Amino acid sequence: MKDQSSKERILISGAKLFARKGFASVGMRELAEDAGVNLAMINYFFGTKKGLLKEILNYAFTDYLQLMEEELSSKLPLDEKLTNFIHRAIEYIGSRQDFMSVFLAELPHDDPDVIEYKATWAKKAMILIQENICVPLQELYGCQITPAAIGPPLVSMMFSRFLFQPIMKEVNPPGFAGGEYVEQYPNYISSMFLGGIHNLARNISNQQKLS
Amino acid sequence: MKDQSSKERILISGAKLFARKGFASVGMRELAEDAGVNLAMINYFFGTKKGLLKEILNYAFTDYLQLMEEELSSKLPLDEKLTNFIHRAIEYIGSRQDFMSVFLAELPHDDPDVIEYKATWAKKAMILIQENICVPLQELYGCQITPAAIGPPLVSMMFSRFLFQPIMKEVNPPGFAGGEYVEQYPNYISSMFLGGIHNLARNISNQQKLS
Amino acid sequence: MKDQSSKERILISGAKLFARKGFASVGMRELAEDAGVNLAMINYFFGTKKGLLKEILNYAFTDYLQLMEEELSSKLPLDEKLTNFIHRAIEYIGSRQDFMSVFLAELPHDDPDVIEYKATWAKKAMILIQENICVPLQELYGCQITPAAIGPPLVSMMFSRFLFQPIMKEVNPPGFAGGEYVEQYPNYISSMFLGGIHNLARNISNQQKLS
Amino acid sequence: MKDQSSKERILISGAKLFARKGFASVGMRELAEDAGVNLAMINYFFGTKKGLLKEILNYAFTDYLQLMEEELSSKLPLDEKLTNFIHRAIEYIGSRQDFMSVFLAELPHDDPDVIEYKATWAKKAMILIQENICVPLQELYGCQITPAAIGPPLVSMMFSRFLFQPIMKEVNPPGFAGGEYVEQYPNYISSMFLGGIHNLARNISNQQKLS
DNA sequence: CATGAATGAGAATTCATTCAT
DNA sequence: AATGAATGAATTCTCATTCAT
Repeated sequence: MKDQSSKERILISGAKLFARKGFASVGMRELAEDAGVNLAMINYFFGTKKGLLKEILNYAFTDYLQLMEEELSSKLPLDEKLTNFIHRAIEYIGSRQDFMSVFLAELPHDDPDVIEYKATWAKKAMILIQENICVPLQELYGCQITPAAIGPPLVSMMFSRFLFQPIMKEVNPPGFAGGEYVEQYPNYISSMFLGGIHNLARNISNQQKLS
Repeated sequence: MKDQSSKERILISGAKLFARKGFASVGMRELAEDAGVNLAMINYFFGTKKGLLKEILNYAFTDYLQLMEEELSSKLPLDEKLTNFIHRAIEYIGSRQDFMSVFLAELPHDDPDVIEYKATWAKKAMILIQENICVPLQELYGCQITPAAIGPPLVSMMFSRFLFQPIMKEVNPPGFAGGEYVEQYPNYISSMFLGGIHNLARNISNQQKLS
Repeated sequence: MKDQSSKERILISGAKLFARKGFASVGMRELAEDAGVNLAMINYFFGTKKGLLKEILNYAFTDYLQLMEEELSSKLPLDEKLTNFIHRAIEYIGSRQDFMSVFLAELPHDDPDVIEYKATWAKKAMILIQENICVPLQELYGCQITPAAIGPPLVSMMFSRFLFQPIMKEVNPPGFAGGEYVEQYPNYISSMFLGGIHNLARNISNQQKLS
Repeated sequence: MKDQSSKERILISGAKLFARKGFASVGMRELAEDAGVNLAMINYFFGTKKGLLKEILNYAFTDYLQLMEEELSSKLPLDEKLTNFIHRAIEYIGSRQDFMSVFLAELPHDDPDVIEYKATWAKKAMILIQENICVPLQELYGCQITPAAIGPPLVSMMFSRFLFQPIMKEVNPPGFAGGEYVEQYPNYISSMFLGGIHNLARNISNQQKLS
C-alpha cells in the first residue's frame, strides 16, 4: 500500500472504514493508523473529517453518474439498455464497494451539509431516469410514472446484496453459498427490475384509463 | 409526552434520533434531553447505549415478524397474499418509521454484536420467504430460487421510500410532491415486486431448461 | 448466606471486597449484589460508604486489641508471652483475614477521617507495646527503645504472608507450596521477631554505652 | 517544576498521588492539575490510567532490583552484605518513597494485570534471596529455609516506617519525634533482621535434628 | 425493612482539530 | 509534506446518595 500517495491512502482507508463502521463511528486516529499516515495529515489534506467524506462521495459518484449517462442514453431498446446498465452498475458497485456503500449507509442521516451534497447528484440521476426510463415507458404504455417511483427502488435493489452482505453471511440461506448467487446476481436484479417496471406501467395504465 | 414512563420515552426518543442521525452520531446527553429524562436513567434502564439499540431493534422487529407470518402463511393465492403483505408491511413501516429505519440504517455497520442480533430475525424471515414465496414459485414455474434473491430486494424496495426521503425532499422530482406518491407507494411496490418475481422465475426456468 | 441478617451480610461482603480490591475500587452496586441486598440498604444501615469502612475496621480491631491486651499483659516471661501472642495474633488474622487486610491495605492512604479513626487504636496498641515489650527489654539490656521501632515492624511481619499472598501464588518459590509453610509460619515469625528484638536491644545497649 | 517534560511531570505527580491516596482514589483531573498538564495528555502518553501505574512501578523497581543484585551478590560476609543492602535499600526507598509506596500500597489489590506485572519482579527478587541469603544460611546452620519465609518479612519490615508514617504522625509515641528515629531506622531494621534470621535458622536447625 | 426510580456530579477516555517545528 | 505535542470539548458510563412508596 506504500506505493500510493498519502492522500490516496487516506481516501481508500476512509471509504473502507466509513463503509464498514459508519462515518460517525470512525475516529481520526483509527483512520490515520489504517492509512499509515500521521494524524495531522488528514486535516492537512481534507480540512475536516466531513471534507474527507465529501471527497469520498465525490470520488465514487462522478464515475457512477458517467456510467449511468453512457448506458441510459444509448439508442438501444429500453430493456436491452437497462439490462446493460444494471450489469455494469452492479459490477462497478462491486469494484468500488466501499466508496459506494458510504453513499447508501449515510443516506437516512439528515445532516444538512451532506444531504445537499448528495442531492446535487440525485438531481442529475433523476433527470436521466425521467428522460431515459419514464419517457420510453410512457410511450409504450401511455401512462405517467414519477421517477421517484423508479429510481429509489432500482438503486436499493442493486445495492441490496451489499447492504445485506454481513447479515446474509450469518444466515446463509439455501442457495446462497457457492459462487452461483454472486455470479447470477446481476441477472436476478435485471430480471426483477424489468418485469417490475413493465408490470407497474401496465397497472398504472389500466388504473388511469378507469379514472 | 410526560404521560409515558421514562423508559418508554427513552425508547421513542432513541428510535427517533438513531433513525435520523445514525446510532453513533447521537449523544446520550442529546437523547436524555429529548426524552426529558436524567442522563443516568438511560444506563439505568438499558445498561449501555448498545443495550438501548438492541431493545429498539427488538421492539420493532417482533411485531414486524408476526405481521410477516400472518400474511405470508395465509391460504390466499400467491399474488394476492403478497399484495396484502406489502401493503400492511409498508403501512407498518410508516407507522413505526423511526424504529424500522434504525434496522436498515445500521445494517452495513458490522458490529458483531448487532449483526448477530439481526441475523436471528433475518433467519426467521428467510424461512418464511422460502416456504411461502420460493416454494409456490417453484410449483408454478418449476425452478429453484434462493430466498437470498428475493428477501433483500423486497425489503430494500419497501424501505426505499423511507431511505431516500431526506434526499428526495431536496430533489423533489416531478410527481413527487403532493399526497399521491405517498398514497400510491404501496401499489407501486407491489406491482413492481410481483411483476419482478414472476419475470425472474420465468427467466430462471428458461435458463434451467436450456442447460 | 441467607441465614444471616442483611447488615451482617453487608459487613462480610464489604470486608471481602475492600480487602480484595481496595476501598475506592469497590462500588456500592457491586457490594449490594455480592451481599444479596438492595442498594439502598447499605446507606440505610451505615449512612455512607465510609461509615461501612469504619464499622469494618471497628469490627476487626476491637477483638484484636483485646487479644493483644490479654497476651501481652500476662505475667509469663517476655519470650514466652511474645510467642503466645504472635501465634494467637496470626491465627486471628488468618480467621478474619478480610477484615484485617482492610486495615493494612488502607494504611498508607492519608484520608484524614480514617487516619484519625485508626490512630485511636494504634495509640492503645503503642501503649501496650511500650509497657509490655519496651520496658522489659530495658530491664534486661538497660537501653531505651521507642515502640515505634517495635510495633510497625512486628505488625508488618505478621501480616506479610497475607500481604504478599496474591503475588506469592504467582511466584511460587521453592518450599512455598504444600501446607508446611503455612503451618510453620507462626514459628518463623516468632523466631525472627524474638531474635530480632534481642539483637536490637543488645546493639542499642552497646551503642549507648559508647556514647 | 516546569523545567521537566510533561511526561516526567505526570510520572512524578502520579507516584505522589497514588502513594498518598491510593490508585483508585486519584482522579485524572486531579492528576493533570497537579502535574500542570492538560487532562488528555495522560492518555496521550500512557494510554490508560493503568498504563501510567505500570510505568511508575517499572520506574521504581528496575533500579531497586539492580541495587539488590549489586549488594546481595557481593563477596562480603553474610551479615555485612545484608547490613549494607538494608541501609542502601532504605535510603533508596526513602528517596523514591512515592514510587516505592505504590508498589506496596497496591499489593493486596488483586488486579490480574498488575499482579502479573509485579510477580515478574518478585520472581527475580526471590532468586536473589534464595542464592544469596538462604544458601549461606544453609551452609552455616545446615537447614533449609524457603525464601518465602525471608523475603516478605524483610520487605515488610523495611517498608514499615513508610507504611505507618501517616498514623505514627498522629500517635506520636515516645522517641518518635525528633530526627533520631529516622536516622537510626536503618540500624534498627538491620539489627532486627540479622538477629531474626540467625535465630530462625538456629531454631529450624534444632527442629530438623529432632525429627 | 425493603424496593426501584431518580439525581447530579464525576469517572476515564476519545474526539476532531491546531500549531510549532 | 510530515511530525509529535497539545488542547478543550464531548464521549459513554458509574458513582454514592436520596426519596417516595
